[in-house]
Amino acid sequence: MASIRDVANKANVAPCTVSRVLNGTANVAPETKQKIEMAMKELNYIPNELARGMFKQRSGIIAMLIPSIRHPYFSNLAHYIETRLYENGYKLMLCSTDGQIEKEREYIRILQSNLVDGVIMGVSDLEDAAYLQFKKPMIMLDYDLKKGIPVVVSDHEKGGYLAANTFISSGCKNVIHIGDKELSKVESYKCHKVLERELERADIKCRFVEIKWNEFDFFGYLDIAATILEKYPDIDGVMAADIQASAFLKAALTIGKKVPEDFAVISIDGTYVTDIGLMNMTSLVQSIDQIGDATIKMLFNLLAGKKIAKRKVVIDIKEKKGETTK
Amino acid sequence: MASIRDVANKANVAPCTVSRVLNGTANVAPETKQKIEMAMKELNYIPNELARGMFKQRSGIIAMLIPSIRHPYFSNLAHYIETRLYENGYKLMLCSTDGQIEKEREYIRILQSNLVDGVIMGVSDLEDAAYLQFKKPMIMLDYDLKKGIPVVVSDHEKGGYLAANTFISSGCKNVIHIGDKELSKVESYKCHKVLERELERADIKCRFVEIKWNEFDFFGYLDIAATILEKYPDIDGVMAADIQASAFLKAALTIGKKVPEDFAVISIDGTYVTDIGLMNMTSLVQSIDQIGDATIKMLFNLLAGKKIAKRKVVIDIKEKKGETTK
DNA sequence: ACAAAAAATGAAACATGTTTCACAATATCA
DNA sequence: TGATATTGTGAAACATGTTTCATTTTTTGT
Repeated sequence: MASIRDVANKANVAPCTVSRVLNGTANVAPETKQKIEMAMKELNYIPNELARGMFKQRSGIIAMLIPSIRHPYFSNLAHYIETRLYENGYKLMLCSTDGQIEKEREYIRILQSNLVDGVIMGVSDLEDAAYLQFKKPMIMLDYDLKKGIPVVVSDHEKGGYLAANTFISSGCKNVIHIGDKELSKVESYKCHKVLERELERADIKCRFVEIKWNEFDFFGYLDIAATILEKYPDIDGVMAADIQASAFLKAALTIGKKVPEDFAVISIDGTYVTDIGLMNMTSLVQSIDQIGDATIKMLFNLLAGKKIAKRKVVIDIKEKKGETTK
Repeated sequence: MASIRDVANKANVAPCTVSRVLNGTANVAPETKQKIEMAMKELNYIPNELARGMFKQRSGIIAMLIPSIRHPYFSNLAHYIETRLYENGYKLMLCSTDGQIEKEREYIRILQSNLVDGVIMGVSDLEDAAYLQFKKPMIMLDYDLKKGIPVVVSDHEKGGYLAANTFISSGCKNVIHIGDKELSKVESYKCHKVLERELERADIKCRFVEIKWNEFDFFGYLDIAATILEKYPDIDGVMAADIQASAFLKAALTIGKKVPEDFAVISIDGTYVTDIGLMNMTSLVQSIDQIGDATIKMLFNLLAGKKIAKRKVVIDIKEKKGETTK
């Protein structure tokens, strides 16, 4: 593999001159430049990005830590982020934790070692200190550490209001909210708090059920949904993330419930899977584009060494009315 | 950021001794070792992976080029691959081309520059020369260059037979196959060739329609499906990738076709989206695990400098019977 | 035509971790 | 006890590209 010194030798110049041609960092006489370009072509020279990065202290790689790329929400978000990174000359390293705390910790360790220039944290199972000691630009998604780390969150409180209204207008009396973390720093839990309060005010029962998944498995969700429906036969409304909501919808229809008459379903995220089925699901739509855009902008500000104006950016949530609620 | 020299100074040893402790490459006296470990801890030293990689000519990163991570087939595959890479100390760089030839070309250029140790090519829109000149370990998926580049393919011919049988037993007379490339090097096109031949033998019409997508958009697919169903009202069977198949299923039901009586649907891939809807779709299931496993094994062999036994690995396809065929 | 400014280029140092080679200090063996 | 083997360690070189600083050559201005 040809190095810059090989090119320099072939062109009879010093390596630094080749570097200058490569980067356009200084004037080079036209003939010299031509000689060097010939040499580069002949040797099929490709600069070594590792060496370049070592000097510049920059790899051009951004890591994204997420629970699993299989979840359509994260695959959509990763797609958006990758596109934007690419446009700006960055590459995406994808790290799934699969709900394994140790994997998350290990990835954070790896990422410290100058291999990436920044991190987008779409997962947050560690103790706060693990994030605070991280020395590179980092944006957190939906987890507000309140200690200086920038965060992009959806307006889950609004989501709670929207959902409450819809459950009320659907005539529900006994609603269940499937979530994965009962923790005030996890922004999405706020959705539950609002939902609960608003439903209580309307004399509607609202229960939170935490499901920890470390396996993405639709039939697994279907089983869980069926079990829950059996255990709580009075439930007439459910709110859950897209796939889980699909599982509940399917499970409810399977045991003969009428949707939305006997049973209302609101899905959280509103990715394409809520359109794919035969029944369009009512969804609290998180705008992937807006979340991604805010994330990218904050990240690039940090990378450029700028201070960011607002540590916390809140993205609007909209309700997409479907056929699973009234 | 502390370097190995800082640690060496603090511990009063030479940098190389620190390196030896770090890598266990040579004996170090216990007291020396302890001194060094203390110094590392105090300075919060983390080795610079870029520098390390430069020396070793190895970044520990594998890139995966795919059309789009939004497609469930690729997000599932990427998930599997990432898991296996992680277990073996590698990281995944994810590159979506979004059907843009230039983006694919540019990524290949970037990946040459020592930033990655190998590439998994799940996309193949360039001229063959672009792949042949690639100087790093590369595994191609479903595209057989026949010139020495290792490839993992599903047994699309078997898929063609299975589908043909199912269309025949469903009583179809006029079948359409939605694909994205009419090219003999694209293995999945073989599925069509077999399907066509087998259906012809049974006196059934079979048409191939190429749909180039560079936007992943379910409603876009739905429009296309509706248009096609309008243009060819006699169609009574369709085979397409999961999402497109879902779109056809939905479009057909929307215009009042009975499934599977009037209209049969076979989806290709059989990811979870074929289970999520209210109707389980009949699918030709590509085994993500087997494809991923074969890919990883071949890749690691190449990375280890071993010659691989079989340049082309064919993975079985199975039919998952659903409610969209008879 | 001469001073001053500008342009072109190279030598050397640097970024950081690793390895080779040499040397000294012990340990082992006959 | 002397000879040989083993162990521990450092100096220096290396991997590759970039930058600073100095030097030479050319251009500009008067």
